[in-house]
Amino acid sequence: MLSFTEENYLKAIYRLSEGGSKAVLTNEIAEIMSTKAASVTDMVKKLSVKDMIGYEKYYGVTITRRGMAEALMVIRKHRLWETFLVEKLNFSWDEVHDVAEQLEHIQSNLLIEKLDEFLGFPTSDPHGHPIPDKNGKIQEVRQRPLSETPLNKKHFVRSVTDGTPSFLKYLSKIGIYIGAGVVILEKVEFDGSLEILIDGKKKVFISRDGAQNLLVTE
Amino acid sequence: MLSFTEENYLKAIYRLSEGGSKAVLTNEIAEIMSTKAASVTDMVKKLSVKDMIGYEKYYGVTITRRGMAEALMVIRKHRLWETFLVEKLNFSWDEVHDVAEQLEHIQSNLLIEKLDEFLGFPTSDPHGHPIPDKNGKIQEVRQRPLSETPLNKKHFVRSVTDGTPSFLKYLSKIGIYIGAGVVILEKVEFDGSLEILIDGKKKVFISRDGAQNLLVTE
DNA sequence: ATAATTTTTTAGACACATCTAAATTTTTAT
DNA sequence: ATAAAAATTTAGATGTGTCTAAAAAATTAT
Repeated sequence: MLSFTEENYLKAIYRLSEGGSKAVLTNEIAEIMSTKAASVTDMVKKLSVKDMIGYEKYYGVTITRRGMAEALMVIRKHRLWETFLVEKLNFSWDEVHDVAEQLEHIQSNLLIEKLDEFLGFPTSDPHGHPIPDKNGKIQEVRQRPLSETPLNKKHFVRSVTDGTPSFLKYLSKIGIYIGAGVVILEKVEFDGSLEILIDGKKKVFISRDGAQNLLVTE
Repeated sequence: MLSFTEENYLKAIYRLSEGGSKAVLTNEIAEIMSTKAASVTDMVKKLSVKDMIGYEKYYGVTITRRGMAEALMVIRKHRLWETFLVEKLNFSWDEVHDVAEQLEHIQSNLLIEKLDEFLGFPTSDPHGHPIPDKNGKIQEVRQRPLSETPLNKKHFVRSVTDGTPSFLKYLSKIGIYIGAGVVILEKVEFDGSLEILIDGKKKVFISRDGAQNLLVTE
């Protein structure tokens, strides 16, 4: 069984492994774990012994099948708890992260299966991120940045790439939420910002950076 | 802020302090924490520095006002989570303890207040234990002699009317302690003695006099 | 290709929570 | 009152996760 800390490292390594097929570097892990490279080295040795990752000195880290399964379970728990917090306890979606970060480490299969059932077996969390099922399977949806969609074509906000509270607050302030229907009305040449229509009602401007971090589906 | 382990010690010390006004002994703590006396000594020194308990070498431990407030918050969280698990997730009463034992350490005031509201501000948990409110106030439950409780209804040992060493020794010998869960299984016509079940495990007989001096709550 | 820079690892330390074994203090029994 | 027993504390060790400083390896720039 993995410790609280080991689970967090594994989750970070999983995230860094996504997309890129290259090995994950010590410094990258240190960065997103807010710790020092020396500490990362110590930890990856441990995770390597436990067969959660492959580790080669001075080269980097690759996640194993077992490690990936573990990471997916932690992510499943995190996203189910976020869903619970927002849908049942009326948290706003920028308040949930820190709490879910703790709840994801509660050890009980029974708990998580019953929670899943209580929530009606959701497939995505309040941020639009997919929730792995109990076998670790993720239902993939084709998401792309709002900035890459054509004008006047309606899309639905599914998730964000940058989940920082400040970005979430910004979205909330301009009236964007997961599930919102958005249409690009006009691209501003000058700074790349977009004028968009939310739910056919509200016209707002979103910066180029904002539109790049907002993932939508058709 | 207290660590996971410190909170557990404090909770144990609070439980042992209830009823008796005497200091809590190192060995008593070691017993219910399933650890060694030496470890307890180390921990009580730490809790003493943090002003959670008073500690005097070779004498014992008394809980401070601050310590009591902390312990009550942990108990509040534990009982709210147990209520959630049973009422919302359909756990059975004997499945909840280990999970609640973990959930009680989640740090978030917002979470616990919202959970409280979600559950409709319950005043007692599924086992009938009172839930402290957000100020740590417990709605007092009536204590009565075990002899006056109905058959097959679980009660908890709170205190004794006759505190003589011989009575306490007798209780200790048959396996009764403050906090124990007791159920009357049968009343013996002949001499008024009772067959009781302690903590769902141990069946013993207690005399009529004994049952009259043992105060319990629901 | 060699020097400078960056990244990564090792070495040694610390705080936490635990343990065993030995020493000390308190309690109990004769 | 003194010896034996029990309870408690201290001393010293272990495992986890962290850190800083220094050494080693890899990358880059000249």
